[in-house]
Amino acid sequence: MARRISERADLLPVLGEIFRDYGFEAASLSVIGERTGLGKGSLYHFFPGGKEEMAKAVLDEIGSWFENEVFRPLREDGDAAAAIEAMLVAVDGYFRSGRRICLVGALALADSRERFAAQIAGYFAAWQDALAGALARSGQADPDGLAEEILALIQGGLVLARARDEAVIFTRLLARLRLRLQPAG
Amino acid sequence: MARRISERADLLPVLGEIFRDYGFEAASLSVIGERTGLGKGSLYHFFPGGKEEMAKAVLDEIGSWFENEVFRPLREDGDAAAAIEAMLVAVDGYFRSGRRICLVGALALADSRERFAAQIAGYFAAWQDALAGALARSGQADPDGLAEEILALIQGGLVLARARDEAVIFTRLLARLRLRLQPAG
DNA sequence: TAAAGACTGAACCGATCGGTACAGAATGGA
DNA sequence: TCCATTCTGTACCGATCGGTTCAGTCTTTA
Repeated sequence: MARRISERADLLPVLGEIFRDYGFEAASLSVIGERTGLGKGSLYHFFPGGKEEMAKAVLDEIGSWFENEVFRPLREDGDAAAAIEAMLVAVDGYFRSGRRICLVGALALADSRERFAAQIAGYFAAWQDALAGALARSGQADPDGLAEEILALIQGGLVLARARDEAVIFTRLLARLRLRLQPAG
Repeated sequence: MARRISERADLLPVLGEIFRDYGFEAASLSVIGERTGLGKGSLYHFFPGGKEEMAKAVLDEIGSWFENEVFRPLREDGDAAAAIEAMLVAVDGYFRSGRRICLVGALALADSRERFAAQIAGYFAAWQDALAGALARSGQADPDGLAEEILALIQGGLVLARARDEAVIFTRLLARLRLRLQPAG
């Protein structure tokens, strides 16, 4: 054996930002090489499946992060309202208060969506299920509908913030959401 | 002179669907040629600026459609609540009840966003302004915040519907929105 | 009907695409 | 120390990219 035990894992955050910046199609191997500092040889050593394997690995990592930091806490017993507030904090942090887009949502709108359809659908389904459970425990009426609405607000907020180049739009939407959740939470 | 007076205008809807399906980068001139039935020579005759001019023309057409069918009715005096309801009907129709994505929103998330930044930002700003005015006239509190929220719901609903391949998500979100607007409208 | 201008198809351009091949450098275990 | 293995840089592949060029066809107007 030689060299690193897990340099591949270290690449995933960089790859994620590249796909966020360029999208899947426009993220060329040359720009990936530049920003990772790796030649094609190294990239294909770590990801024999090429760009598609890179994107899938990134989506897996994102899914794991949300599972650990967002979904599972929502599912745990305990103060449901506090768990939902923790979710909002985590989401605000992850999306850099509106300055960072959701790669999963962006891929869902792109033509490459079919390649990653299962991962994309699974991400949102898991999120909505976990959130609906917490909303139900916190006494909200129509938890499924409300969870769907909250996810749409978050995704739409990221679109609007990026479209108008005003990150504060995302923060404002989260603030309004907190107010709506307050009375019943 | 010869030939058509406005074949170029007839191309715009087709080009719009192509950009929806593929995104800007992945919409190659060859696929544009296939689906329009035109060779590169014809395409560059109508759009000397190439793909970028095509996309800008499509965005202009979308902007005009929304201006006439959505924004202006919202601004007109009269029954504000009815105008808002008319907007929801128009939006549901335009986006095919969730089966069609918003090209403006999709471009906002893509790497080509800077090329169309002005048109993208202008589209959402005009929409939000017109909607906030109608909401104010209908007696809603915080019309600006609510308008922002409604736009986010629409955009996020399109993302979710596409991501989970369930158009009904979009319809459900619009239905919930109608309920929320009812009491004060 | 003839000239003018709108329109078209095909060949072509250099650049870049994703991906492959492989020799050799770097590294750790024996 | 030496070998097995991991890792890397470079050169290269065919295909396709967006864009250009232009001879020639079509249609309208005069």
